[in-house]
Amino acid sequence: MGANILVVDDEKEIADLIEVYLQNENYQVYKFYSPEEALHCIDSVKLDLAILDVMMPEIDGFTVLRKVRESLHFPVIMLTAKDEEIDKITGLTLGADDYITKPFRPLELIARVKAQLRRFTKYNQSDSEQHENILAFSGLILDKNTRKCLLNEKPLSLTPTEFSILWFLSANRGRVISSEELFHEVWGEKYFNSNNTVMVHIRHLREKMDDSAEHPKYIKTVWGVGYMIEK
Amino acid sequence: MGANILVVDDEKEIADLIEVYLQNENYQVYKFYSPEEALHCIDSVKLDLAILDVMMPEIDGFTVLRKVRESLHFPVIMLTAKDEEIDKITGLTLGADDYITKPFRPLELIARVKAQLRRFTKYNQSDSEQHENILAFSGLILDKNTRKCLLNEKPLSLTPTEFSILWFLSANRGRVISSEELFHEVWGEKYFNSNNTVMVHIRHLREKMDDSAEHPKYIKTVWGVGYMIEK
DNA sequence: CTCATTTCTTAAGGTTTTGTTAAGCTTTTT
DNA sequence: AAAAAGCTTAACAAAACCTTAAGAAATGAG
Repeated sequence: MGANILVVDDEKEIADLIEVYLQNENYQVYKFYSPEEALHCIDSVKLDLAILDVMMPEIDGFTVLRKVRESLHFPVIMLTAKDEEIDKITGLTLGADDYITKPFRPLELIARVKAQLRRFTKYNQSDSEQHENILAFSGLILDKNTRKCLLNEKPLSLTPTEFSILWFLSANRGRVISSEELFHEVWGEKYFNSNNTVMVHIRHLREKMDDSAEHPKYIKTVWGVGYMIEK
Repeated sequence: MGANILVVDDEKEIADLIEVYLQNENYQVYKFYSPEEALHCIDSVKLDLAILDVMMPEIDGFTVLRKVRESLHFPVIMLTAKDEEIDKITGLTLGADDYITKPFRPLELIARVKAQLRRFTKYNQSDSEQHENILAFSGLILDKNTRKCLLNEKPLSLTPTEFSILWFLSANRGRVISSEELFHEVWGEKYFNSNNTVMVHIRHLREKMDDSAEHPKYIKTVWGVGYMIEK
């Protein structure tokens, strides 16, 4: 089952955001808005990884890190503001296994989390975990490990962005995904309405998949809402 | 109760000689005069040890060794002619647990066999652990203990960094590894995007492995994601 | 310790691949 | 019919990657 992950950040929106993304990956999240609360949790739950914000009032993430290091040993990822001075960052993140500067792309954080867990457990991905990286339906096979795509036994050569889009639509098929959500997922940035980038990528995908907007076999347009792959 | 031992040598007299001595010690001997036949045996019998001649027509003992290392983990003793060049020997015997030069005294071979079996059964755990330090696939053999590398029976002289990179890619083959993850793994530091050092090492590796970016036999570039060795 | 050798990193220039923009077009909705 | 949303296309911009070489750093021998 999913690993236990501690998340501590006084910026509630960020902590919540991280929680959502981690839960989406089936991790068990222990979220706290203050280090004090977090310190209790460390003792009572068997954690597998921690994500800590560096700067927090009173006790900072660094204190939590130290506490963690005094007793238990599991990977720690630190979050730092982008405008911190470089040497300060290197100091603060000393002893952490990795760090990410805010603002960050949620998917990047997830990738780092997985990398750390992989490194820590040292063993290869379990079968169930490996299978989470493979989607197959309606003649389409997507492999997140190799980032390969097969359509009716024939390989489709997708660009990184195309793969990300198709993966997300596939993983959420049966649900309409707005361009905005898609953009947010793949690019991790704010969506600008003047931007028809998503549309162009969808177009390219359809072309490669021998799909069409008029009679979609895979990616269906839902007017005024977004795109969907039927379940 | 005797262990199952595979013997492969195209010099029949020698194979027969070995067989006699081993049977005299109550070992169950599976003797073959050609590697082809032997390859079948490997799959169908649970072997405890193998004695392989290095030089054999068509498929050589090395191919058998590779096959063995790809799947099962048990001690392998290689036989080499005395007049082989020294560096060739060290290269050829890489990945083997022991080697003996011909001509040899039968009792010495028996002694070695016993030593290997003792080591393997007595320190089963540590031994299988030791074999976790050997990777073999597609003509490539990597030994983390000696940090030596063999490509199609020929030794590759890799620098420490190169070996680390190749090892990590090999240990995770079938999965795309980003430059970032690679850097983190090998250097253990934060990755800076302005840094193309990973790329240069990949380039050197490819050159030594007679591999190319355009038509990769081993290290494949996955655009926008990273590098991968196919499984 | 010094010198020679090996190994690593950096930087620059070039190539290929991928992403974005914008404009004109079509379909759907009001 | 007009407006809004979506489609298509192609040119341009940007990102990612490759190659090479030279200097820096580390290593090892004497």
